[in-house]
Amino acid sequence: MITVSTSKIAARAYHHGDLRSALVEAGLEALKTTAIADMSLRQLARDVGVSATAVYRHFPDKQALMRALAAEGVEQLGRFQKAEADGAENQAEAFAATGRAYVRFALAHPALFRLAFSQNEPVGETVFGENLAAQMLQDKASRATGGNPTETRRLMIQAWSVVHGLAMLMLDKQLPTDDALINSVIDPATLFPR
Amino acid sequence: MITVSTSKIAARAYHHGDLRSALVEAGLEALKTTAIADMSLRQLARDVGVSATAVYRHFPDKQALMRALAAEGVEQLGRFQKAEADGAENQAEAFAATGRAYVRFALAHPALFRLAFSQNEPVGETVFGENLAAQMLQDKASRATGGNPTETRRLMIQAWSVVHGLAMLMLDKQLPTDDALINSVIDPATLFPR
DNA sequence: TTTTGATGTTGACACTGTTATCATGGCCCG
DNA sequence: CGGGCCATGATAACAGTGTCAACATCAAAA
Repeated sequence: MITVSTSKIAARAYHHGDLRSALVEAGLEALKTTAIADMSLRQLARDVGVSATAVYRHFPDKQALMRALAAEGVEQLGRFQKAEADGAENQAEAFAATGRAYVRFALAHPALFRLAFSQNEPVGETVFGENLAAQMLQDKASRATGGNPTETRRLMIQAWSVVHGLAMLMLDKQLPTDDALINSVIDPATLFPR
Repeated sequence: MITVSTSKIAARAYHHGDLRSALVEAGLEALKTTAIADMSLRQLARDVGVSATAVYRHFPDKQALMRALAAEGVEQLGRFQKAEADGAENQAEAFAATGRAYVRFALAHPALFRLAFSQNEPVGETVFGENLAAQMLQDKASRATGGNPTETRRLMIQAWSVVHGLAMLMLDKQLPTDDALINSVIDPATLFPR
């Protein structure tokens, strides 16, 4: 009989080793095919091969588990945005890339994206991540408004709103999920003329 | 004993008269204080004073009832937008008023607003209702782009996205529900300069 | 008056989240 | 090395949900 070596990181014993991570992983997997409202704690436990109530040793309730998944979604979104922005030529193009990445991520991971914003936890920092977009916008706003910080804030919120609204309307089938449409709507030249 | 006269419109007999309307009414009332995920078919039936399964004589399933409520929400949103736009001076101000009404309605009726867009039924016609905003935008777009219909479409989608995104981000507590913020973001002078 | 069809009720089923209670077994301490 | 502690698991149960099948009622058509 093989006794799995317990290096404290990733092991599979009777006590399952690391159930918490397993649940999060299974949750992310489930979110690929399951709507946020149809997510079942018991089903997740079954997927992992564990009793339903075992979940409560790692999360006080279902909402806490969902919050953990949401946090994971926020991180993934941020990473994807950064990666997309890195392959851009100038700063303006990098900003647009960040916005397009936002929408594309939403379309690629609908339930996860929705969940990320359903937990009432501010995620703005991740969205504007690493003051990448922030600096870019501040640049544009400064040139346009003479460095007015209030105007800068307004421009950032407008940009976030456009991108978030577009993503949501596409997810809710109010707009066709057309890649060309994304590119045309998220275009710094037309979005922030001047 | 009083026998309620059955004028075929609005009556209260043993068979309740008009259960369907009563359910919709109760549903709208419930949505004022209940999150969309916590809406219970059985509870609604209880509120109306009827058995749970009686609902199935008027709606094939819960989703159908929710869709009816969503339709009601879309109508209310449209009426509110129209009313707000009617009290505007010029056409540009009317368009901005429509957008502000959109966000304010969302903040005033969070669950109903969310529900309206959760049923995957296109509501764009209502949003742009009576080609009021459409004509206004077409006007602005025509002057800016030389009457290019593609550009007109893009501008409309951008406007809808800003407004929808702002509403959603506020509902999800990603942005403060600040009335001044609404007014500053939804400002034709800054949103569509030129 | 009889019959019929729309509308409502009862009972049941499978499923959910959650709690109280009990079982297991790896690690720390004497 | 042995024993106990306690983090982590399992079982049983409860209230609540959406939904279906079968039965009841009542107004209007035949």
